[in-house]
Amino acid sequence: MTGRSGRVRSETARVAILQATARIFGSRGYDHLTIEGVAAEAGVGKQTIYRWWHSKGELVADALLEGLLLPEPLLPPDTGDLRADLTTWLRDVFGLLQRPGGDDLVRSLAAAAAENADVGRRIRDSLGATSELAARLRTGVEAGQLPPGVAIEDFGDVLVGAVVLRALARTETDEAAAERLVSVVLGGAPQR
Amino acid sequence: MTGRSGRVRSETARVAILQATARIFGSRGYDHLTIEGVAAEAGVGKQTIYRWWHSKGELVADALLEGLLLPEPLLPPDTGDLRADLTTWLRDVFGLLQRPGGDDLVRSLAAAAAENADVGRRIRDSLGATSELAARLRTGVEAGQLPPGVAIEDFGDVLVGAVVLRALARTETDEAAAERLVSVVLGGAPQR
Amino acid sequence: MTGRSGRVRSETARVAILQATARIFGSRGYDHLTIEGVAAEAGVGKQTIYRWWHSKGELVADALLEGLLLPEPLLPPDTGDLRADLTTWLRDVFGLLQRPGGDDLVRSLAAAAAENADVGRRIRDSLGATSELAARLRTGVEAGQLPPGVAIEDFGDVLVGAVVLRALARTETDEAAAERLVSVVLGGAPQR
Amino acid sequence: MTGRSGRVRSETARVAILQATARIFGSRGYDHLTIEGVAAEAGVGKQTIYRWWHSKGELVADALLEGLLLPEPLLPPDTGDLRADLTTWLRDVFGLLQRPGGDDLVRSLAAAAAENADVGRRIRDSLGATSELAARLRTGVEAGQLPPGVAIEDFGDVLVGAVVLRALARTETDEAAAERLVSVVLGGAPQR
DNA sequence: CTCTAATCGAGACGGTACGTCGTGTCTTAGC
DNA sequence: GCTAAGACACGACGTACCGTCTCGATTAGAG
Repeated sequence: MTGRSGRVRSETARVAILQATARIFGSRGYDHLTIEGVAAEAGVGKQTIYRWWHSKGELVADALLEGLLLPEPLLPPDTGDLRADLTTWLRDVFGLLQRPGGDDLVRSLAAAAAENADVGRRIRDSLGATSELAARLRTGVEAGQLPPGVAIEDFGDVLVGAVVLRALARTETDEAAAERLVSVVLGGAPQR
Repeated sequence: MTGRSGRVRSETARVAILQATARIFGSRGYDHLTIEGVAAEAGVGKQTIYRWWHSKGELVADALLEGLLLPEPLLPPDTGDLRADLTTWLRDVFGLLQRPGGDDLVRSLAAAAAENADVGRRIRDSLGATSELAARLRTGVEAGQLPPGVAIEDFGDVLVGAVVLRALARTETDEAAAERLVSVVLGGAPQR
Repeated sequence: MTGRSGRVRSETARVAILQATARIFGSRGYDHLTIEGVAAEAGVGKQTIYRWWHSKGELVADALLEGLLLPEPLLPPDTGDLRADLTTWLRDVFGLLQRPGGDDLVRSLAAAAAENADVGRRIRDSLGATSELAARLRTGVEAGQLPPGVAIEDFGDVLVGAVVLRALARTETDEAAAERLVSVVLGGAPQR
Repeated sequence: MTGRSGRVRSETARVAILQATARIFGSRGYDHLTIEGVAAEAGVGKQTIYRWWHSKGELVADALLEGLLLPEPLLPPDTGDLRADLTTWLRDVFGLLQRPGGDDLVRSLAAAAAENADVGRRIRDSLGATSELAARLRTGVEAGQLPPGVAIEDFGDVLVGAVVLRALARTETDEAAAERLVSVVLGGAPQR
């Protein structure tokens, strides 16, 4: 079959590159992330990066896929009260954004997604049907808190989209905002 | 009194710069937009740009403000049936995205917003309380199609955020998706 | 006793490498000659080159030694008239230089010699005491056309040096120049 | 006439670049001379070099033209004895070659000349009809020590060519060699 | 007839330098 | 005082080669 030969790809280098990417992405943001910087930080030749990734977008997408960019996903609680649980989740998300660099992270991801289709798709994947949020929504449907035909993916999109938009637009993200957003999707007026 | 004197700012140059910005932004996207490119395209010295704008973000923000970047805003119809009207509006928006370069435009705006706070805020402004969508929602409240306490701004955010997220994630945007999204915010199952 | 064993050096590879070297040297010159290029052209791994040669200078020196770089050496005639014979020889040499790539070849050799001592020495060897020119000069001494104590090697150096210098300086090399050069070393004025 | 405008070329930068070139050329030789190195040494952007010179060859040619590369030209004495004077001159030249880096300098110039036509021509110019050597030869013709029709330029070429060839070939350059070379061009046997 | 060790092709690796592009600042001359 | 033009120091780009280092796969003696 194929005449495979030659030295094998170095796992050490691969990992060093992705970690360096994550480190720089986290500290300086997507648009101060440079291939040269990653190479230097990882102690690697530039060509070793270009051999395996075609752009810094792909690099970020891969780091994202390895879970090096995002903090642990937030678990929405399941108290039986869907409205309360979603509000709690959203409040936690907003809490992340308010931590120093939290909104920068989201904006950097948006910039990366804008430039690179892979990043976009992978962000979506990690938020989509397989996410913690979607799981909670599904139990909501089973418990009759949501109508049976509801589109769970779109439900999630709507919440996450609102979060992203607020990060891009630098809208304030306080607790009341969390409640208002939940009210928009669950109907009714905000509690407070 | 004050030593006011000297040549006055050239309106010709200002307009040429913003139009060049819009032209390049539209055809090559935000990250191929360069100050040098704009200067050349506008037949202007670079310094003339730097004197009045501090970054390409501001440039884009200004072009946006002048309405040079976006097509005419979409008017949601007012047939009395809010669900149908919102679905129509969303379908029209998706139509824009499906035109060649339509989703690139949204992604470019996201990239610009990620990099520059002004762009973010201005995008939000043009979509916010003063937008056509907000107006239609307000008539919905008056007509009793929406509960009186609903947060109109957040309602809009949620829809627009979903659109932006779909553009970033390259999610398909067909008619059924429009209906599903409307159902998420208005409750109930999609019609079809 | 000694652990002699293992695969023996491949003559095929050796020859392919030297021929590839000669081919590239001839067509692209010394400074576009790269080890990677030679390896590719010869269908050989780079390591196989580095195992047997330490630099591209040595490579060229070896190709030179195998006679792969230079055309057949020019024979000075022996008509009994030394001045005429030397002029003929020099005219032939100039003829080589005027062929397309002829002066490039000499300049490439100079560049190689400048960088690598071996090349320099080998060029000298092939032009020195063992050369055709030296042989003709020796018969000139025997025939009394040159004084008995004359330094034959230096005599050759002087002529070859003038040729190299003209190639480096891009001086024109016409027939009259050949006669003038011969006059310089043999004394008297040029014939024409 | 032409609409000249824009900032004027910086003489400071020009001089710094040529001096850095000379410094590096002298200490590390032509093939360790890099544009990046010159830029760094001169405290200048690379583009400033590329704007005015097309290759490192041109750079060296210019530095040569400014007299930054070569030591003061050697004056042949004029004692009335042409043979003695030429021998003295050649001995001095060989003395330069024997100083540390002296032959490297000549070889570097040869390499530069091989790569760049300008360098070649300028070396020739500075050694040619206008040189000190040519002047001494001319007085030799006037004094009847050389035949009237002798080609002075070629006479010089022959001597200089021999020197260059010896540098390239790493031939030893002792005093006896100087005498032998002079004998070749002046006829007769070396004195000693 | 196996074992062993040097060679082969291939090709990834950490580097250096290339020549280009864009940044933001500065210096001209012209209006 | 603003403008078009354009040079400047700087930083990053993506590419080409360098010389070194694995990798299987051959391929000869030595046992």
